[in-house]
Amino acid sequence: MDPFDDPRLTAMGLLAEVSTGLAAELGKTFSAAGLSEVDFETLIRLARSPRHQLRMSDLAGQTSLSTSGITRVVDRLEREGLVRRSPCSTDRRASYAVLTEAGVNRLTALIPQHLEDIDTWFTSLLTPEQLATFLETLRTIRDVVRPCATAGVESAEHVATG
Amino acid sequence: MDPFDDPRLTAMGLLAEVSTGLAAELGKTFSAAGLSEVDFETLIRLARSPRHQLRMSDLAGQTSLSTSGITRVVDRLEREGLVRRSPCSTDRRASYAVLTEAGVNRLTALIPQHLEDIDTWFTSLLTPEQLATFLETLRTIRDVVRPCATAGVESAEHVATG
DNA sequence: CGTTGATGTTTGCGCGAACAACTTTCTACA
DNA sequence: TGTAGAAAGTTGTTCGCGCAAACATCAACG
Repeated sequence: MDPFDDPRLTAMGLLAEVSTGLAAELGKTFSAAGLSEVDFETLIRLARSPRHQLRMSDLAGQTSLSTSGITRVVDRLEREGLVRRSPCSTDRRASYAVLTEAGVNRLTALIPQHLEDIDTWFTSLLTPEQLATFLETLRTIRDVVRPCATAGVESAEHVATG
Repeated sequence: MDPFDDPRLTAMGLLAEVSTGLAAELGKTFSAAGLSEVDFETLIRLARSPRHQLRMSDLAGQTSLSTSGITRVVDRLEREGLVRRSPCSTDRRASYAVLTEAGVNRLTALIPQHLEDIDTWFTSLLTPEQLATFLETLRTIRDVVRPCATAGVESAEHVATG
């Protein structure tokens, strides 16, 4: 009679609520450090990449932002001195975004509080077994909805495949 | 040495990737039906509420949108005839957003594909036990990060508490 | 009954992101 | 080698959203 209370809708709504609610809590620490969520996402992706650098389009692939969005984010971060652009030696169309010393420092200052936030609002709520199971499930879904989430990671080591 | 590969960062990143990746897939069906994700979220919240209606501010509370955002979403949906505003008889400041017949129809037409999408990208990837465990974990987190997610649900039945 | 503060909703403004068009450079193929 | 098409990145435009202010109404208190 009422098709609007299907358990699949509830499940999906729950996932969305958790994700946005968690992001809202964690975002407080970002803005206290003068960063938006997108800024942090960009910086941390760079920090976790080899040589602290990533091509603009790979950055776009990893962060669900469009390439024009990445252009502007990197513009902002470059203006603040947290990132710099570096030309790619083998492809003159491409640029790398590279984390600067200041960018590393900003992240380093931010991360302890961020990790504490993750504990408070997420990991400490679960037993280690619960957490492990949860992450395993997330990986299962991730591998299907995000087959290319590692763009630029392995290809950075096989330059010819770019 | 490198504090940027903490497992908590990975865990949080995984959750964010799954949520945004899933939203991106499901969003294709929404836009095929001429709706944005926010539109759908708004309509489905109304559909799942008693009498298919909700006060503007309760709608804002349920959807991580600001009240001004809700004003504009309802403006758009009202222009399309999917929702109408209805004054509250007991408080002349308040308005209800009410799903119209056309709104119900639009949702009803959309939902079969949406449910299939959720199956394809989410629930069918897991065993029933995995899914149940996953949802249980999500609820645990939700109860902490979103203590007021049910705004307007129970209060709609005790009008005096509004 | 009038005043003060709180609450619900809407509007002015500015920012941030997507889309599409454009420039430059690369790759493939003849 | 020269040309066609693809790919990387940037820019113009538009639109959605949050913030703060404004407006209307309510509740409490004298």
